[in-house]
Order: sequence, then structure tokens, then C-alpha cells
Amino acid sequence: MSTMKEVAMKAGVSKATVSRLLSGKGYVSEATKVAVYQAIEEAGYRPNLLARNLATNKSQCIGLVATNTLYNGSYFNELLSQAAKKLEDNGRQLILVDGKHSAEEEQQAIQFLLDLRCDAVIVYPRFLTVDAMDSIISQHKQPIMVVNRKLRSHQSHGIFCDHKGSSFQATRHLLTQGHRDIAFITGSLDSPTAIERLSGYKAALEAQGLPIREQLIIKGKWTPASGAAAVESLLAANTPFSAILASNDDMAIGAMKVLHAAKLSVPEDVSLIGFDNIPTAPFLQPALSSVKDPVSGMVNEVINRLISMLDGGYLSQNNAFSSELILRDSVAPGPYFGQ
Amino acid sequence: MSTMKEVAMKAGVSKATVSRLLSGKGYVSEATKVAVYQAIEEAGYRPNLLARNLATNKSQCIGLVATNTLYNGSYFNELLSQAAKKLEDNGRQLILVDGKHSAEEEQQAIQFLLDLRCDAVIVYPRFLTVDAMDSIISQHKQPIMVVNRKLRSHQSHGIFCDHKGSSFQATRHLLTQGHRDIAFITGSLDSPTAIERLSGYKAALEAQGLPIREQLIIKGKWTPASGAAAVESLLAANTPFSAILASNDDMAIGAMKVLHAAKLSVPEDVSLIGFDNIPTAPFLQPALSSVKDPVSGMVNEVINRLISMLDGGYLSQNNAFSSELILRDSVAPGPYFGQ
DNA sequence: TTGTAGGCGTTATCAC
DNA sequence: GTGATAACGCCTACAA
Repeated sequence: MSTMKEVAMKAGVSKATVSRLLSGKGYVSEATKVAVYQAIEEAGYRPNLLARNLATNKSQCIGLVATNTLYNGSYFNELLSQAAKKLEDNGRQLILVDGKHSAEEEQQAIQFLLDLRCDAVIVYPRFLTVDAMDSIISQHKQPIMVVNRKLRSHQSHGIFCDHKGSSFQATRHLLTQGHRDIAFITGSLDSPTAIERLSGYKAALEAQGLPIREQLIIKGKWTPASGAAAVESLLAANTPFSAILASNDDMAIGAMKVLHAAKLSVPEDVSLIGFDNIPTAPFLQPALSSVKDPVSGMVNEVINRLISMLDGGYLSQNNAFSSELILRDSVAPGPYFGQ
Repeated sequence: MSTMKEVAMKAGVSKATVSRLLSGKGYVSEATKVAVYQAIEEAGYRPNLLARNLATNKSQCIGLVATNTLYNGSYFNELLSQAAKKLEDNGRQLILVDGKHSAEEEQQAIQFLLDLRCDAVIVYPRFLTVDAMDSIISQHKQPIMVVNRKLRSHQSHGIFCDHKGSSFQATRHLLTQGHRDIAFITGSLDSPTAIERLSGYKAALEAQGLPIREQLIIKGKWTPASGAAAVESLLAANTPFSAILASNDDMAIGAMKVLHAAKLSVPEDVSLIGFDNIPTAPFLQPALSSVKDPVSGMVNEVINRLISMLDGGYLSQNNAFSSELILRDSVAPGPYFGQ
């Protein structure tokens, strides 16, 4: 690889002149401009970004940390494509690093991006607690933004969505329609989102003065297969139910498969609601309802805030986003209550 | 941020000693080890990777270029998660950069990663032609691997799948079952994969001595919505068909929705086959068949080859991968032939 | 308008 | 075992 020095020699000028021309800072005469550009062409010169970043102490790169178990979900797709587009519009690059499967590895991923001297880091945490995040943020100069979490001490660095509230509303929607035997399929319970959605369900039942029946709460793992297994166990246990709230659309899809196999239709026999509103979900069955998470809104806000932190400018402070209920059915419970 | 110099001063040694200790190369006495580690702790020192990479001319980073329009598909998910996992097992990081929406931007993305001094680049091209890729590869010292393309001059840098062959087989499967009116929904025709799948369909018909009927070939855009639109136009045109081959699963899902809405069941009334075998597809309907692309196999091979190029070792040369036909129905055409 | 020189934070090659 | 010292390739006062 040819260096700036070589270009300078070829053009008969100094490195400084070449640098000035390339960075657009400082004056360069038309004549030397031509000569330098030609030398660059001849040499096939390309700037070494490592050297440049080292010298300027900037990288024009934003890091993103997410666990690779998320890479399968369309929630992450949305996050990634939104972030990539917004950042590139802003002339920056996104660097994605795997947070793997523990709090320690998640922290290492953040550290790696910081060591790479990324201008900022966006974290979609899976294992690190809110307190850990808060502490990491205060230890570093670079901005670290946290998606899907309500931070305690660095509120402006976090952005979140009221999962409990949307789950509450979805449950209440079913209750309003007359459903009383509502099964709930949880996500992985080591995830705060899963816990919040479960608590929203419970809260809605309680608000209605209904008991929480543990046999109607089945543990899932976010995957279609675990959603299918959940409904199978429900059927096997012979527990009556007229509606299912699945903690994400993937599990709702798995649930629907088993319902169909059992000759139960949605929503005539069983009402089914998922969360996240993944792109293929509406195509599965017009009757599948879903709670749409405001991923794109959150990502937009995170990046806007980041840009204003880095480049200066207005800093908005909208931390809390709301889900949108997309309900495609409004069917009262049918005669079916268990096998 | 504290530097190595500061650590050295604190510990009362030279930078060289600290560097030796950290890199594990060269001898350091136990006593100084302790002193240095303590100084590192006190200073909260973190190595500057930019400086290190500049000095060593290595980055331990592998770049990946893909268009952001792909970020939505689960094909890309598979690619990304596979690549991230394999590379991290190998102690390297994956840097993802958007190839945007033109050949020029795709090339710029590659160039950016090269300028960042990534050890190698993996490209999942969407706009750059095979010849352009070949030429880019020969212009650079760093290995550049190309997924899903058969290169002309740098065969060992490309890895591909016989899309035409698998489309041929899927079509022949339908023909063998007695289908004669097979509709085909294409992908975006500016993508080589879309073209290959279409040509496999045509070839299978020709091999059987059947005419290619343009009214049965509908242009899609890879999305569920375009799959739905395709079937709607088919129904509106009143063209008889007993089977549909959709160029990917997303479009098959969209197609299925419209079929259901028209009171046509799969596969009793219409046989439906998709491509890629996305995770949710098998959950949609037990009857949806799909041709599974060997993404994970290809990614594995690409990365294995990359690692052996970079670290030395055995270099396998398996360029061509085959799809796997996953057929869930074997239903002969029913009485339905158009509206 | 241009060149000189020092610095960014490492690694690596020597002597000692 | 350890410490100067010169790279690595670029930026940026400051001087000319």
C-alpha cells in the first residue's frame, strides 16, 4: 500500500500539503492540486484510516453491541437497518459487535469498541443490569446509549418502551371482549422485557379482580418452537383457555401452528395476540393480532441524540416510547374451553 | 484516557517493558509484573487499539459488506449470526458495513473496510458484477471473499450455490406430481439469484417439452407484499394454475395469505413452494414446501478459508454448495384450475 | 501557499 | 531482564 509520503514525493511536495488537500483544511494552489491528484491516481493511494484516527482521535464510527442470539429476530433486523441507514446519512459507520451470552462478555464488547476509539457506543443489553450500565456510562468519556432500558442515573442515555403497559392493554382488550381464560406464553425470563410483559398480564387480571392461574402461564424461549411446545403442553394438560397472549410474534406463530393442527381456528376458537409485529406476522393470518414495538422510533431517537452530543446542537429528551396495539380481531370467546 | 507511557512512569519502568508484558512476548520479572499490573489498575489503563493496529499492521477485524435492503431478510440473519459466531471463536471481530443501493456504493463500502485495514473482507454482493469483483480482488493484497457468486478468475475467493439447479429440481418435483400449470413468482430481476431461479424453472419446463407461458411468470420483489400482489394479479387475470413456485419464502408467505383469502387451501387446491427456508416458514403451514439454501454451510466455508489464508494451514476448496429440498406435501393437482 | 517538525500510542529491534 | 529509539502513517501548529 502506498503512503502519503510516496504521493508527496511523486508530486514534488511535502506530506503536509497532501494532507491539507485531502482534509480540505488550509490553502493549496490549483497547480499543486492537479499534481497531487495525479500522483494519488498513479500511486493508487488510499489513506490509512488507522493512522488518521490515531492522529485526530476520532473515528467516525459508532459501535453497536447486541447478543448474537438476537441476530435471528426481526426485532434486531429493524434495529440494525434503522441504525445503519440513519448513521450513514450522517456520514458515520456502524460497527456491530457480538455481546455473546453473559454480562461479562457484553461488557467486554463495549470495552472493545471503546478501545477501538469509536465515537460512541449503542448497547442493546441482554445481560448487563441497569445499574451495571449506569456505572459503565459514568466511567467513560464517550457517549454510551442504552436501548430498551430505563436507566437510573443517566436518564438521557437510555431509551425505553413501556412493555408492562402494552401487555396490560393487550390483556385488557381480551378481558373486555369477555375472555376469562387467557393463557400467557412468557419469553426467556432472564430478559427484563419478558418479565415486564408477564407483569402487565398479571396486573390486568388483578385490576379486573381475577385470579392469576399459574397453569395458564407457560414458559417460552422467544422461538417459534417454544411457542408451539407451550400450546401443546396447554392442550395436554387439558386446561381450558379461550385466548393466548404470546410474548412475541415468533412464539405466536408457533402457537398458531399447533392450534391449527388441533383443528382450532384463530380467532374463532382461540384469540391470539403476539408482540413486536414482525413483518411476516400480518401475512400469517389476518386474524393474528400483535403489539407493535416502537423499535424504529427508539433507534431514531437514540441516534439523533448521539449526533447532537457529538456534533453539538439541540438535544431532545424523549426517553419513553409507547407500543401501538394492532388488533385484527375482535371476537368474543367461542364455545371452546379446553379439549 | 491514560496511555502506556503513564503506566510505565507509575510503575517506574519503560514503555517497552509494559508493552512486553501486555503482549506476552519477551521476559519480564515477577516483581515488575506486579508493579506494572498495579499501575495499570490504578491508572485505569486501556490499550489504544488504533495505535496497536497501526504499529502491527493488523486489526483482528474482518469486514462484511451487505446491502441494507437485505437486513430485513432472515437469509441475512443466518449469514450474520453464523459469521459473528465463527469469527469470535477465532478471536476476531466482525465489522458490518452497508453496501447501500448501487455498485459504486458497494465498492466504497469494501474500500472503507480496506482503508480501516481489516485483515479481510467478506462481500455479499448485490450490485457489483462478477467481473467487477474479480477486478477488485486482484487490486488488493487483503483477501476478499465473495458469497453467493461464482467468480471467473479468483475461483478460490468465491463460494456459490446452484440456484438454477435447485429451482429446476423443485419445478420437476411439481411436474412429476402431475402439475402442468405452474406459476412462478420471481425475485427482483436485478439480482443474479432471481435470474438463476427463474431460468431453472424454465429449464425444467423445457426438459419436459412444455411451453413457457409468460402469463404464469409474475415479477416480485422478494417481499411478502409483492408475493401477495403476484397471486392477486394471477387470480384477477383468471389464468389457471395448480401450483406456485415463489422465489423466496417471504413471497410464498404473502402468496399463501391471498390464497387463503380466496378460499384456496395449500396444498389441496394449490401446491406452494418457496426458497431459503426461513425459520418461521415451517410454522406457517405444515404444507408449505421450501428449498433450503446452504447459507450456514457457505459462511462456514468462507470463514474457514479466510482463517487458513490469514493464519496459514489447510485450504479447502469446496466452492459449490447445494440446496436441500424440503418438501412437505406430495399432492397431485386437484380440480382447481383458475377461477 | 508551502515545508518543517513534533506528536498520536503502540510495537519491535537493538544494545546494555 | 530492561530501556532507548526508531518505526507505523497521518495531522497540525508554526515558521518561512
